[in-house]
Amino acid sequence: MLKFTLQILAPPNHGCRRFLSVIESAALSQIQDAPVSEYSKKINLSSLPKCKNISQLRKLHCELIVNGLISELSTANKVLHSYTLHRDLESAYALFNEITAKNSYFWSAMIGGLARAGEFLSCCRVFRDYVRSGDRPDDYTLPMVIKNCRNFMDLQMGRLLHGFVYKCGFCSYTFVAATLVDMYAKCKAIGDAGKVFDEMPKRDLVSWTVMIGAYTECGNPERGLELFDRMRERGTVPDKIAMINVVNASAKLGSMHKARIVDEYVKMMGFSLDVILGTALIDMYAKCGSLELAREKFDGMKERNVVSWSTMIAAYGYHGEGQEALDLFGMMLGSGVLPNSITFVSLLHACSHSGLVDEGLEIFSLMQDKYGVRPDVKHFTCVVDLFGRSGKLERALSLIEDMNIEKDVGLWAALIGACRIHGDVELAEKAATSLLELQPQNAGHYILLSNIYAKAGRWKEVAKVRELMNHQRIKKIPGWTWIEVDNKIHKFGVGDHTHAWSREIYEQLKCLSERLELAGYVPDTNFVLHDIDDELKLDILHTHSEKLAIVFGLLATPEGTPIRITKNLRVCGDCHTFIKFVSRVTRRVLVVRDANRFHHFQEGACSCSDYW
DNA sequence: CTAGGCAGAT
Repeated sequence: MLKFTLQILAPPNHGCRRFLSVIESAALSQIQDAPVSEYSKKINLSSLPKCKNISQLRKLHCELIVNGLISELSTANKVLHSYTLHRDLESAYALFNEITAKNSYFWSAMIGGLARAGEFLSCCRVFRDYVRSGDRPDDYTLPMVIKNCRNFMDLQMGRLLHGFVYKCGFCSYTFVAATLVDMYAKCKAIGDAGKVFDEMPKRDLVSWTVMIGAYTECGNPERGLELFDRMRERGTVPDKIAMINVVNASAKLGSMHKARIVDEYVKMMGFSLDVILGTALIDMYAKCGSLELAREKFDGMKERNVVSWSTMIAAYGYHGEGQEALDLFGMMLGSGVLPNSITFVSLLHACSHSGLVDEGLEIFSLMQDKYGVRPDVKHFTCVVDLFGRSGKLERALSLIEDMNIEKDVGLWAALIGACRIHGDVELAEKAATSLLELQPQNAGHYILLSNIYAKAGRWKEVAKVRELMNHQRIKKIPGWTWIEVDNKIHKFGVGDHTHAWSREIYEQLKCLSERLELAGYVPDTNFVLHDIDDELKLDILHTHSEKLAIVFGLLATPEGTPIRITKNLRVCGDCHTFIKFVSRVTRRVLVVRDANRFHHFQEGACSCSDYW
């Protein structure tokens, strides 16, 4: 028996040599002498995936080989599945190559295992071999390969698979289509995601859920929430995972009204607040502007993990409550939950957003010395930001020069941001060179550099940057601003005339601008790169989406209530100045959510250190 | 045996 087994294993599969010693010990064990039929009863294969350790699993595998049971495909399949669950891919491959008469279950187990293990290329290769073998992949295998593409955001491979799915007539299969929708969403191809979803003959809860998530992922949470309503109208009852997607959509939208409705709905449905749903709700309230409600959810949770703590810490951070964030970190340590890399990013960001330079540097060293978290580029970015804002530009630069991690866009952007604040043109040029090398198509970088030149009065260079942009046909992406008034979201674009109150808004804006100028506000025309005269420049400046939204807020909300607006692109310097003056002249409180950072304006002052 | 769930930088 032993000899026979060794012969089976003899073909050149590198994983097999490993088994030899184990096989020998298995062969020597008492079980080996028992008759096959009796032995097979002794092995409870359903417990296979639960095998505690890999050596136990290997031993079992060997016993199966020794007793000639491994050629049974369903048995081999279970062993293969277990190997992939234990991430022992070498053994999995060895077994996989051993079995020549593979069925679709067997192929699926290998493909699914590789996808789960994050082996993108291997997974694709095995799938290719599956197709080449002449067998037709079924509706069980396809979701796994498609998910593999999702995990690696490989849109090209994903489209290829979609074509295959189409040719095989699997598009109408709910599992296959749902995975395609999810894959397209993660690759930011919302058009394709929607097309697949629309063409589904039958939609179950998961299909609706992935489509809601798809809209959120691709920057249209409002549509995701609409879809949720449509789903319920059609009689599909959401579960907890669906609700988590809805909560996320609501967080991204930033509407407090929606946030409350969603929260009420979760309560009404009686979903228990587990760590994930609870954390999602904390995040939602924080991003909709209420630290208090976020904290209430946080305090009400029975169990908190590192994500829950990090979420709450980050929330204090982007609301400009750096000290609160640090205090909460202390509580987290006290509760015995260990911080991870993301916790420290949140903490460092909280410090730079609140101007806590020394505290931030302390966290940065504590992170490495006490918690063994290796700083990645994002941690460095926060520290560059910390140095940069406090005017320590040389230290920021030397930190960048000394780090031996690949530098990314965000890092250079932090440095150039600091240069802007402190007017360091030379260093800005250096940062911009790296920035434009990495992202030559991003209009924001050119505008940033141009602003710095303009601030220093270097008009020749301003023109050069403009020329460069024209030459490469780079256009500024228009920004949008949202404002919630009377439980409704109003959206404004640059020079927007589509709003019902447009006439009033522009009239009021004109009056207001005059009042602001009397109060000392000087419009900052520098950012306007178009080759146009000053009057037109001023015209464009006055129609910034932020300004339109703010004026609408002034007109439509009673005095005494804060005006809350949300911006999808960074608020520019001119608008920042504008908002400051508005808060002084009108004595209103303005809360601006700017790419998930909150700025409170009151009496002509901004709560945080984000602008000059 | 297959699909959907929480946090971070400019």
